[in-house]
Amino acid sequence: MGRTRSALRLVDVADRAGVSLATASRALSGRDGVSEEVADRVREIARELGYVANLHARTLAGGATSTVGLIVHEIDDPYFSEIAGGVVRLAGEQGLMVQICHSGRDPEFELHEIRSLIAHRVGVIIVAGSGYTDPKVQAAAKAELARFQEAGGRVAVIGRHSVTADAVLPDNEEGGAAVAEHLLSLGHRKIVVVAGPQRLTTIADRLAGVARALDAQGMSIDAVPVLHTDFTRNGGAEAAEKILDQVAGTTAILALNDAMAIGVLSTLRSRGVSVPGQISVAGFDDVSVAADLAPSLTTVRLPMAQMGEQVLTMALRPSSTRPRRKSTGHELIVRDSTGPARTRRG
Amino acid sequence: MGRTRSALRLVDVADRAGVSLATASRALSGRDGVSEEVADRVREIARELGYVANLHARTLAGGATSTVGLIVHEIDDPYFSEIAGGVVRLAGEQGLMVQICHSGRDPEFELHEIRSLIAHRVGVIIVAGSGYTDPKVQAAAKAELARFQEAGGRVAVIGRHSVTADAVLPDNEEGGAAVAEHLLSLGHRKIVVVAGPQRLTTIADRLAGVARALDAQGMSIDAVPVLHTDFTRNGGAEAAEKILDQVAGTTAILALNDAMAIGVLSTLRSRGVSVPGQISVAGFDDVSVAADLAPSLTTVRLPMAQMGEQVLTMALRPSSTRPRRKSTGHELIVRDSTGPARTRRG
DNA sequence: CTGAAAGCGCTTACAG
DNA sequence: CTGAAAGCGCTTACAG
Repeated sequence: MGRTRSALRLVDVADRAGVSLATASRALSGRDGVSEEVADRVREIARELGYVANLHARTLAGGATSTVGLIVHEIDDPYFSEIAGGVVRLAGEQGLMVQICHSGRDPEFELHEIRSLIAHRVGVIIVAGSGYTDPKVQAAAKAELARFQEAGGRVAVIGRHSVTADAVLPDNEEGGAAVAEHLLSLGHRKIVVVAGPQRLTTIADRLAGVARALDAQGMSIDAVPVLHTDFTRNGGAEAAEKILDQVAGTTAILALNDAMAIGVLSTLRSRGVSVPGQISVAGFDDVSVAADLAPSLTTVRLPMAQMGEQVLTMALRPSSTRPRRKSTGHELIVRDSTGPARTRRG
Repeated sequence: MGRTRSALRLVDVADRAGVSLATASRALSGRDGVSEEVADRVREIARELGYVANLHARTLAGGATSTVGLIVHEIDDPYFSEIAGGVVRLAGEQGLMVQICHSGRDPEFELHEIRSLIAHRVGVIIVAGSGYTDPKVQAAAKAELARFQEAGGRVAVIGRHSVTADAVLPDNEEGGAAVAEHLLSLGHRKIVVVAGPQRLTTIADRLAGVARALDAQGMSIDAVPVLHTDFTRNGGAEAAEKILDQVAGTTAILALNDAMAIGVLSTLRSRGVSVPGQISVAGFDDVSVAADLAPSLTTVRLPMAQMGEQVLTMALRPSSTRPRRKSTGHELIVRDSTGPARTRRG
């Protein structure tokens, strides 16, 4: 992109007001050490002229940064767009800008985006996407973020990441246990779990919760088929095809996010399987459309928009000696997509 | 936010490599005028040290800006998150960052966000939200954007806006006509239109298309109830309540976006009205979940992600004497939510 | 091919 | 309370 030709500068405003650069600067940044009268005149003139400060110059000169970097796996995934909504809304209220980048669930690319945000000298970096179970995968990113923090940058993450930073922790394990218990309590024993990539901590934690609930029933997760596909609508749709073709007797499908559950429902519908009559389906997240599906989706609610606000709020507070952690809580939302397990015969 | 303490600077790299600042700068920006050998050494050292250039300094010194501003009404609305997905993805490939802000469908706030983007010296501003039918409402924003363009900034918009700029034009009128014709061809004559705020050009254009289709049937839009509520799921749900309570004999509801259609479907379901048995429902946009609703939603497809890529592509090309305009095309997607009008008796 | 120097537009000690 | 000056970290003519 080309460069923008010189717009109005602060000197122009200062000249017009008949004051020095320094005074004009103080007046506009609301710093004291200027008489109210002069400050008002400068501000008035700045407004008249339509002056807007060059934030690059301001930041370079030592002013505070006013932009926050937000890394999501994919902004067009409702889980992330709802989180981003919370972040952007709060940022707007605080006069901050937010730079969004995709990691595309690729650690390499995520590292690249982190570097890019650092180059842009954002004051805050928020990592909203899931962490990875293998610390090695994120070692470089972790080092980069740690260095950023040492230099005074603030980092806050959503989920379990290897980097030491303030964190909003979705109730993944508890939620996984809750929804699994729900299915078990309905009498389901032939449950298939439709999961995203094994390397994500989000998946690992939700699965751990499911395992715990099964344990409590004297069942083992090892006896339950877990299909790992894309953590998306299409991943869910594919998994459901596989289940219908290969896993006889399934009475319930537990998808580890709503996107996958939507794909599952779609496949079941097109294959003529009634939900929950023949197979119950549950999801995770409670994206806003979950309530409007037919049948409406039983799921675990995570307060995404609020999580976005919380993670930014944390990042905006000065860093503490020990990183802050905040659990989101969760709520099992029982809707129409789950029902009693059908009995084998009769 | 506080400031970030000094990270590695270009001089550090230059010193380490035993070259001048100028040479180091040339080497890293890939400009020629440096021997390959020296350039390689500098790059190698920069990599080793983990150097990342300060983009504020770079931009201030006259380098090109590498960030694009994107204004959406609301990022957690699937229409916008899909557009944003296209923009962010392409930007990532091009090594650009994107700053997202909400306008919240408030022209005042939109103006504020535009000013903010300009202060950040973005090279490009993309306005993805609908324009306003009353030019006065956006006069200030228009002036601000025009000034930005005169100063060398690039502007591209989605939809009909009063500012003179490159534009991606959604096929709103044609799409409105197509979906209305579809309902008419199914025999519907008692159609109610569920629309968003009248002041948006998106609404005006879609309505104009509907009016044209009605005209062709010798019907007038004036004889068709048009309910203006929020352009959201809840707006649609409320409108549907009103229709069921107050507009007897309705056989089809045409919602002017999918979010509203989802709200309409939800209300009809909870009120026990069968779709399309008793009432047909159609939407507009084809957000990704539209195909997965039950009944799946008849709608007009707009290629949102592609629109995002196109609008950024336009913005990245040098400005032309006459603004470029590109129609999106549209496609009527007939699914299960629309069917023949029920006959009055028997 | 390489370097010394000016300049981008601000902010902030330092004097007064 | 106000101003002159240095400096933030780069890029880019201008010399050599």
